[in-house]
Amino acid sequence: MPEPTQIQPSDSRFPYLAALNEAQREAVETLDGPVLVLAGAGTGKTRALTTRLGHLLVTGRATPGQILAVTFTNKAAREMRERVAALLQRPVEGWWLGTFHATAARILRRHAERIGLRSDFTILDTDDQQRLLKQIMAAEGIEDKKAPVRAVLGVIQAWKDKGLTPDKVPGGQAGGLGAELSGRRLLALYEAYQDRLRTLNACDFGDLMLHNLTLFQTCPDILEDYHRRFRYLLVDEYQDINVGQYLWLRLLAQGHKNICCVGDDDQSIYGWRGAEVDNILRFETDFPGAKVVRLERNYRSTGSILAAASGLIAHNKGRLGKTLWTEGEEGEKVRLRGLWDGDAEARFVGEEIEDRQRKGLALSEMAILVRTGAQTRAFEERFITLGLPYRVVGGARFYERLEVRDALAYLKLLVSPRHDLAFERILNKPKRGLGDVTLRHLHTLARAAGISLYESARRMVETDELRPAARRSLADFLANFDRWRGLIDTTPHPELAEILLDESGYTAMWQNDKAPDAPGRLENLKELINAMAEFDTLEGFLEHVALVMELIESEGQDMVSIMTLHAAKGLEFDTVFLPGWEEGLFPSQRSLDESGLRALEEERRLAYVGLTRARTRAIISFAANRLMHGSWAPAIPSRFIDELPKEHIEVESDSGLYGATASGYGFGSGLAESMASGASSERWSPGMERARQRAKGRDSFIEVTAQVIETPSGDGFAKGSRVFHQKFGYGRVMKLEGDRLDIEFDKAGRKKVIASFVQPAGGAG
DNA sequence: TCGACTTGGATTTTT
DNA sequence: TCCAAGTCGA
Repeated sequence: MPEPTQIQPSDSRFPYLAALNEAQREAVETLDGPVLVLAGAGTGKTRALTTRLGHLLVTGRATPGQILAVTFTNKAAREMRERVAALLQRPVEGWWLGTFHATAARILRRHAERIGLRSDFTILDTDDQQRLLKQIMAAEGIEDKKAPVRAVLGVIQAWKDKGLTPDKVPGGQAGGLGAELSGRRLLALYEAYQDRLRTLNACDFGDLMLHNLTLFQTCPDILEDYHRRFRYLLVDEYQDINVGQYLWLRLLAQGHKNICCVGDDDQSIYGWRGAEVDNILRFETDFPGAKVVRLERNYRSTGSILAAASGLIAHNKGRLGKTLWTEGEEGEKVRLRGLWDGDAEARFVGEEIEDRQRKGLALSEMAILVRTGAQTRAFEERFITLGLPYRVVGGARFYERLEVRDALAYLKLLVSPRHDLAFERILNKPKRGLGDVTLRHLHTLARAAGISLYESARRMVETDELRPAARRSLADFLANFDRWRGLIDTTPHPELAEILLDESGYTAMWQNDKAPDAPGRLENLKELINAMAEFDTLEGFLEHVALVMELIESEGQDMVSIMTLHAAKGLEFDTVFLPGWEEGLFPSQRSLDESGLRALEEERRLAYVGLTRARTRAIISFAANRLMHGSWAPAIPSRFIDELPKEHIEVESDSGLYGATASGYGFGSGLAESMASGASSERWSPGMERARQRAKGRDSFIEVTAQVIETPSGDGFAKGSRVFHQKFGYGRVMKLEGDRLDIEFDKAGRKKVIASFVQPAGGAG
């Protein structure tokens, strides 16, 4: 359905258009009104997007200042900036290109006073949030055991993601957290938390969007100003936006209505973080007259990989639907390999990688994509043995490391003495004899006088309320900060940071630490100081850290990448390994328990994302036994394996581990058959026997899976063993009464249940 | 206030 | 199993 184009490809003013296919050109040239670009994996989304931006500028439709482009990651923003500059062969200045959060923060700083903040508000990270909420909950007398801080914060965050300020949380939505914490109580905590943030002149990530919404809703003049300003809106990864972000965009788009959203409903994998696929599914109703452009021609993967991925994702309902195609080669079939256990899997992947490497493929062209972070370990250990260079992408991020956070707290307190959370963090780091008791005194005074902890410390040293030793130590602490503050204007900030860490004794603390990771921590501190040099001011650096939280990694050596499927979105590799395709692990049982079918579809999308990362080769594997939480559990191949179109899959037999059966791949039964035939009988386990019995005579392991969930009899449970129940959660078996179990549940209390309704927690063994 | 010990918990995490 | 956070005694 090619639309008449406005400009001929040969038009010499727009040479870049010639590089686009029909659909991409449509995405670029449909400038007026709402546009949804459905961009399948590997269909040249970024190219279309950046060309569109360039085109807006070249045609003179907009000046840079009239364009607002939002992304989710800094990386995406950076890439867009660079690629537009490359297209136009000059850097673009003065446009609004950034992440949702950075853009929201920028807007908020300009109008902070309109919603009761000062423009120098600080942005709290997760750690700060938790500590703050913990204090509030402690003050409310809520025990951490009954309602973990993390869970409460989760509820609050979910409200914020939906764009709900405390006054807007509908009664029905305030569901309680277990029996311990009623919805009303939770809401009160939310209110208290927001109050406290305001007193601290601070925002958490959710607030950046939330306050923007409030701002636009309560100050029409400001909203109108942005309507005038932004003629063209562009949104990347639209499938991942949450309700708050959606409302924010809608308010902004009311102006010129030129909003272009790019996304792929099949790659929506952040539902658990508040992203709503519905936003993309509803686009045409939300924005009447919207034009939908589908990018379906794939430039990345072979025909086989594409077919496998498409066949899999076709099992999802609730899709907008796309048919990816390629003019490229059919290529090798997607390989599927069953192995005995996780170690065998790691060995197999290691061998495959070495083999590829010998054939001349760079290590950086290979990746292992796992479902959970814990899965990386087996591969790491194997690669260390092999001497194979690897990098774990994601992991603990630089700015989240404890020593880095401590150092940052010093800097934050230097810049903003009212930053109570920073104050608390470093008051006794290194140990200065200023512990809980002192801190409690300071808190009392601060609350009574309505001042910051820093200010209350200043007053406290003038009194004799504290023990002389503590008083002296606190006075030193303050004197140090006064001195350092005097250096701000005269000392380059990296140097200042160094002085701070040395003179406070923080560096010495790690130097004297005999722990094996201490030297690494000192390295990190050095790296932090180096990173500061790239910023003009200390404040600029701290803002960067709050919002960006990343350190641009130097490329360096040729290495294999190991990362989670989530972290792999947007990347591509020649060869991709997809290990751990087992029921319970992938799809994750926990997700399924929590969100049922919705989660299953999201897990399936995750599998789709994984497969479509591969250009020429994808290798799926699963193990028959998996070590989980320290005990061996028999595993059954993922249902996703059964959903792959067989004609594009090459099944590899591993020492007779499984055999073909009437339908499906029959791994469930086949696997068990081989166990029974004694191929590996010395490694037989009771768990396997149970799996075997259930699997016997079944053609498809999907049925097998269903059986596993309802463990048939109570004889598998011992007194004291940990179990899981669909409704009551985790618990411990206290007593055996025939086929009934007396279980003390962690959350739900003591109950008698029929054994077939519970399953062993963390695997049988 | 601080170290040794126990205990329980353990997805995914763009900002 | 393995790690972090909480508990307890000095």
